[in-house]
Amino acid sequence: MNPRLTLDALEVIDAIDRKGSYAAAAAVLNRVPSAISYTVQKLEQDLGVTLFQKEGRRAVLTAAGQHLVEQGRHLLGAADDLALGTRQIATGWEPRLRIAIDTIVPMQYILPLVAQLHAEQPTIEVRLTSEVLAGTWEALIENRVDLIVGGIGDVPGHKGIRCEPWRQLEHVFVAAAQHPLCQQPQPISLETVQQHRAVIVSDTSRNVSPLSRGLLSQQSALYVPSMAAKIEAHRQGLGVGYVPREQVADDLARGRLRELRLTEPRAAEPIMLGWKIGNRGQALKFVLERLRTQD
Amino acid sequence: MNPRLTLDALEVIDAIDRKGSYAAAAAVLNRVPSAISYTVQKLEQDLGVTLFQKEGRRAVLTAAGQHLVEQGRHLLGAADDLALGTRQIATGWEPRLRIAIDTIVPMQYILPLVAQLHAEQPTIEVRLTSEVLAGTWEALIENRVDLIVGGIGDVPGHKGIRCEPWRQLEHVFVAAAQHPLCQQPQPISLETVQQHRAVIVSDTSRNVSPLSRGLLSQQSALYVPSMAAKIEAHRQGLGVGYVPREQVADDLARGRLRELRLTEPRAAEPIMLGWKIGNRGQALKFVLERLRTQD
DNA sequence: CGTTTAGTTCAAATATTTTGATGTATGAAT
DNA sequence: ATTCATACATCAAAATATTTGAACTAAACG
Repeated sequence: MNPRLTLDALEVIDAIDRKGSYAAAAAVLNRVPSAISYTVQKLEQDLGVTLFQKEGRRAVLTAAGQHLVEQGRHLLGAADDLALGTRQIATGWEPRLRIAIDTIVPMQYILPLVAQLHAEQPTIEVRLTSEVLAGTWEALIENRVDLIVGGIGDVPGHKGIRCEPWRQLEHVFVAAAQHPLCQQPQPISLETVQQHRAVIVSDTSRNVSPLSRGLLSQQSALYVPSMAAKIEAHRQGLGVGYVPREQVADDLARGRLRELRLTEPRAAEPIMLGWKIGNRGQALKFVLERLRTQD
Repeated sequence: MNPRLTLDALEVIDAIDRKGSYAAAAAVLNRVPSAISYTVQKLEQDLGVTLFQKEGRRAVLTAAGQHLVEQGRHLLGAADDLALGTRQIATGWEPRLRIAIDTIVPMQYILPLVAQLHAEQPTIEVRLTSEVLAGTWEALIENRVDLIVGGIGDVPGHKGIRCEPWRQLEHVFVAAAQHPLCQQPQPISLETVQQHRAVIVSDTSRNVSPLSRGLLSQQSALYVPSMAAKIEAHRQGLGVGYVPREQVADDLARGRLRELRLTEPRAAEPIMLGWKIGNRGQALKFVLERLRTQD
């Protein structure tokens, strides 16, 4: 076999770079360190290029090595996509479905559908991730997911995305039972609300313009990373704000949180399903059909 | 090692598709047919996809297999480019220099420079190809070559190409000694020339608009594939036309071809060197410097 | 019907990769 | 300064992967 680049060697170099050492790369690749050393030396010999230099007892990438690992990641990604696309053509069923779910959507809407999908096609890999606000759209635009559930707000200006309204999600405005806002006569004016700290879930988007919900002009805010964290912050009286009714039903029933009526309550708005138009996968179709028809 | 796509397997599938059979692929890859069979079966197992089906005694690609081979070619090309780019970064000397030479330029202008380049960097692979007229520019635009020598006519509208005049190449108008045009008093008018067949070298471009030289309006023509073929056609009295003086010096000296003076001779024009601006290769620089300064 | 060709199977041979033991060198802790 | 831990290199042995060559079945051709 003529000496050349191999994808396996690229994967080894990639692991060394990510993990910082041959030993750590060996661990994640389930090999012994001398297998890593052998693979690097063989690739250096085949290419006729030095990829690593010793600095003390550690190996550090040369400029050529850095180029190889950076561009090699694209090659590895393309190879994975090629394998994936080939399997998709062969079966009609894509071997992987990645779903981003906005944190306002309870997982129990999704998990039963995943179970049904696995009953139908046991080998499909399903990957669920949580995103917040614009983070869902961004994940779709950047091809990190195949489907988003719970997209909110206007679709970013991007062709090739299909979206449709899925559900109206009801929110309630809450505060802890011992929060001073609970002593106010209801309905409570926005001026009064504005004097108390809001609890806001940080948007997970990195490139799409961040969205936010629930923050009034000039109002102080506490930012938290997730809906679970937000609810907990409310329980502890750290602030006020809107949360999905379903997710605090138990807290409301027990009196831990109080639902407050405002003079200008926020209107319910639909949350969306979104996916790429070009995606013809059977698994996507399967899940979409069931999302549309479920109670 | 986890099962996955390998570049070697893609190369095998590619060879089967190009050559039409396992046996033929085996021949070009210097392997025995059962090694090909083994590689295909292993890839099918690793991907979990059928790539070939039997039709009679031949194997034919499935739809998934066709997708794999077509997209796989891109991957193989990208892997070669990655290896090349890595070597270039490591040495500054690109490992390969591809030069397209218009057929009006004698090879002896180029070959001594190649010898000097190989003296300086023995491992560099030099690839010389002949193109005609717009074919040289097209080869450069399409990244099939790194340097063109003998580009003629206006540079096609393309950014990123650097060109500079190299030489004035003198042409002479010739006919075979026994051609009837040689009986005419000189200088010969264009009307008289027009009554005789021209010999034209076909342009090698496929996408750039074809150029042509030497054909008068309403004049009949014989098209030939190369300058050598054109000169031979002239020797055999099949037509008249311009040829580079250097390439027919011997024919003129021996009286086999006659130089004819016209009332409106074609002006000498510069022939060009051309290359991509972004090309920073040391080998390209080496050759360009010597082309500029040679006699 | 005989011959040629394509691909498959399989045991043996060859090549490649991995492991495990041992080594050198470097950095951290005492 | 010494000891210990860690990183990578070396190398023989073992394991795995790939290739070869012989023999086979099946299909196409003359």
